[in-house]
Amino acid sequence: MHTLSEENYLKCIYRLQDKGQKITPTAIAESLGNNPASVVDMIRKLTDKQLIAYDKKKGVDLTEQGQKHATLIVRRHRLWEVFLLEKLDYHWDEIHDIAEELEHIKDATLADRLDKFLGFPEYDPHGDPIPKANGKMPKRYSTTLADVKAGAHCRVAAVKDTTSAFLQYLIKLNINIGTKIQLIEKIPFDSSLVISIDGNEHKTVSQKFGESLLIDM
Amino acid sequence: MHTLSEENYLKCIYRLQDKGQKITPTAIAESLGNNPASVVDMIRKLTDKQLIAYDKKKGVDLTEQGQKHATLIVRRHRLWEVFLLEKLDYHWDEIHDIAEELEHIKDATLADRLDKFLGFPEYDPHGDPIPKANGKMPKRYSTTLADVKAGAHCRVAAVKDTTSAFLQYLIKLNINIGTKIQLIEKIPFDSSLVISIDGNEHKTVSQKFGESLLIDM
DNA sequence: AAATAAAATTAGTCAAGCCTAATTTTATTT
DNA sequence: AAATAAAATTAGGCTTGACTAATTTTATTT
Repeated sequence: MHTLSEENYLKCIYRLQDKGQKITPTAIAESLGNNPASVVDMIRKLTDKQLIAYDKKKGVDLTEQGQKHATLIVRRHRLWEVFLLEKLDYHWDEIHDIAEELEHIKDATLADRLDKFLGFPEYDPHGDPIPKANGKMPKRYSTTLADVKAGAHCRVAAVKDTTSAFLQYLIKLNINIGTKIQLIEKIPFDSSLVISIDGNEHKTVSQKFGESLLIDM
Repeated sequence: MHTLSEENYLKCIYRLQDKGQKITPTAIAESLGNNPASVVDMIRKLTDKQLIAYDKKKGVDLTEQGQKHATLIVRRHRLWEVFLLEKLDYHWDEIHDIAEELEHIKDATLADRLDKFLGFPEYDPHGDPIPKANGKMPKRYSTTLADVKAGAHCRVAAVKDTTSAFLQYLIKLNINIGTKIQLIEKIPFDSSLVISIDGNEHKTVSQKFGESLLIDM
């Protein structure tokens, strides 16, 4: 079986895939808060275990086996998040770190039993799709609030950023998965967004904020 | 916070307390399957952290702090066992090892939330009492099936042996916590027990079996 | 009490997974 | 293309928690 650290690297690489950029040792190091030298060590280890392939030109890539493993870690993470929120009444911003630990519990049937117990949820509390037992993934949202045109009405589908700082800001703004937002205007100067949350008074948020909210139209 | 290894030592020492014997490095080593030399290292570490006190004459003893910490690990272990059995439909004999991992998840409120979610259970699926949040412990059963007189009716309250072999035997016999058993007769030759499970046909079990079942009358 | 056996301890080693510092390779500017 | 900057890599070290082997202490026999 794989160690905690190996699993964290796999998950990290899996996440970095979404960005569509070349996955470099430096990128992994930054994402994990580790030193690039340590990353190089682990790249060697994971390559030996045939979980990743590393090519200086192409960067790091998950092998089929690595991809499968990473997907299952993400599956476990997201299922536990649903559990923590729905069953144990945690708040949105508290569940990530705990799920980060729970996802590493090793048991062949645990994830599937949890899945069943939770009623086979499609999305986790952040709106991210939960991979199925076979590794298939429901479609993920890709449009962010920063992408839509002024005047557009949309619905919060997921969050791209799951840091506590962002989630607490959302709570403060009373924004949840499903909340309706209208983009009133984009400020040309710095791309700030003027929005109306659930039809309420206008508020201004940053471009960074807009890029962190995935939406449905 | 304490490491996985430290917690396992604490839990081990906690368990050894029940035997009423002096807790020696060798005893800990045997119980954990470690080398005595490693145990000596950890004893030093836990002593430095004031979780245990070690006296060559008296052996290892948990400090108040260590006792509290160990109790909370046991609490988490037993609560997770209830969860796995009741909510995820695991069998009696499958839950121990998974709970062994889950018990180390670090979050200040997790155990209490789980406790609430499970309806504040008093006993775990093996019949062991679940320590309360404050560290208090419900009374444990002490009478075994081997202790009662022929003719007596009793109820299975807990199991003293949690090995898979024993639990699977119980499953085969259709015995659970709460199952009613009547002791029909004791065979003087080898102290075998003739019993009736839930009023069904007589079956014979060994003395060892009888001593492993804790009962209520 | 001396001899022997067992337990405890010390000393030194090892792998995992991280680190820093130095070096080499690759990419970007000028 | 040369100079510079950035990224990748190597070399060597550290800590945790294990180990083995050797030694010392304690307990048990004779």
